[in-house]
Amino acid sequence: MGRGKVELRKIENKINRQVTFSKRRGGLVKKAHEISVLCDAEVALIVFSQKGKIFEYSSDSCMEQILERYERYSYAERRLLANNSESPVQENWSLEYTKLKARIDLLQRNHKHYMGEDLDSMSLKDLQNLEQQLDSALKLIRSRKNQLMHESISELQKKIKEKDKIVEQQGEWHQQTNQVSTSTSFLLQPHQCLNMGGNYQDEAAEARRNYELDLNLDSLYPLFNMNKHL
Amino acid sequence: MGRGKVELRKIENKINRQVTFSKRRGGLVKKAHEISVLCDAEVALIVFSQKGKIFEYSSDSCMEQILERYERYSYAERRLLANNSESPVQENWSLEYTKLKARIDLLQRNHKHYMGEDLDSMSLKDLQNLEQQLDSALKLIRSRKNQLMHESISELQKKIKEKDKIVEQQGEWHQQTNQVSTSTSFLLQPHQCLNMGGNYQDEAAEARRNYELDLNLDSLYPLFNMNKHL
DNA sequence: AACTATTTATAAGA
DNA sequence: TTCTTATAAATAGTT
Repeated sequence: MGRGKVELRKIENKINRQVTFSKRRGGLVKKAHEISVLCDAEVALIVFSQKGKIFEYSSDSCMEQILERYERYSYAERRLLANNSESPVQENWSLEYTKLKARIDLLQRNHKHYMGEDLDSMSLKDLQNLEQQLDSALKLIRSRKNQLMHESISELQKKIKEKDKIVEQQGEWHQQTNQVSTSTSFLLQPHQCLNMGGNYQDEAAEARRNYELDLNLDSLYPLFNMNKHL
Repeated sequence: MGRGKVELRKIENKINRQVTFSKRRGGLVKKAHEISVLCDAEVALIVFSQKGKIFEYSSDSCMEQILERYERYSYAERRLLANNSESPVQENWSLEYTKLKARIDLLQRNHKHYMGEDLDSMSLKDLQNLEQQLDSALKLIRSRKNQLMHESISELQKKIKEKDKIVEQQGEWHQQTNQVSTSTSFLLQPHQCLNMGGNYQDEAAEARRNYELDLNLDSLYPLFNMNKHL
């Protein structure tokens, strides 16, 4: 790709080689990145220049993770090669290490399912279990969220009432020359908009209730931002 | 480079992605080889496909050598942190071991949140993010579940129709001495009870719809158990 | 560091 | 998968 076709052998001119190295290194990294994004692949690229300078690229997960994953793949054969040379202590370490690796793999695979990814490998029964688990987790999370919001609202209302009091006092000082409206009545009382959870007989009704509850709470968000300025 | 310009983001079409992966992988390895020869560089390239298949390239010296060289460079700084009490070999293992342990801890803590546990440590914002994540995961899971069920139902209906045909033939042989009811009309048609997903304007409506959809599907479960006995 | 004539890679289609 | 081909992208040599 360029003004002339280039033979596949070491570029003898030193300057030229350095320039080509720099250009092609950039191109290589770019292509490595592209394939990782386009094809959702994990890529690790390590380049040592002739002078020993190191360059590296790794997609999303860090280089170490990819290399570890690589090691796991080539682990079997390397263990065969290094069979008797290792001490018992090292073997134990290596065993523990492998076990931990396996555990991480499991956790990661599991987590993907909790993100709704990699579902193709799951059976109908697995999917149902997962759905139920997520559904109840979601209820807990919403309940906790609502609790936090409830606390925030109460806090807010307390502050506003304090303000009311101060303004009232000022009003008295000014002998009612100005009428200042600082009522808090426009705020919903917590028990009016928040449901702190409970056991419903009708699951569908609960689902709707939860959902509508969230819409109500979302509409209250401006109140929380106000909090910072009070 | 090709018939059309391509955006730098994951190719959604699976077949397309696989083809592109295969092509670009070849190109990447070729370029890695070229730079290694032209510029006398040492190159290591590791690629994991989305499905976890591994591909590697390494110039002249073998992969292990290059990775060792890499480790020497990147571990230099970490070695400074390690104390001198342990033997160098064990030090590495112990370091790796500790790192893995930390990673497992992180994954487990994270997973607890996805189970709706340990929510006290989370902020309102964290909770909202988590809620949103779980909500969309749940949608994906339900969509996949519905797809599987849809396939199962179709399969079932096909089988039942076959049975009908056989029984009909038997009825002819017996010259209508017995009236056997084997109609499949009590079964819902897939399109009557399953919604395969889509974009709704009204999120609340979608939530209710999803929920009621599930109730409908749950009532069809006995049909799937029948499947084994047919 | 730019520029650009060419070569090379590859997306889409068969 | 593999081949073809139009087009995008990379880059060799030049300024």
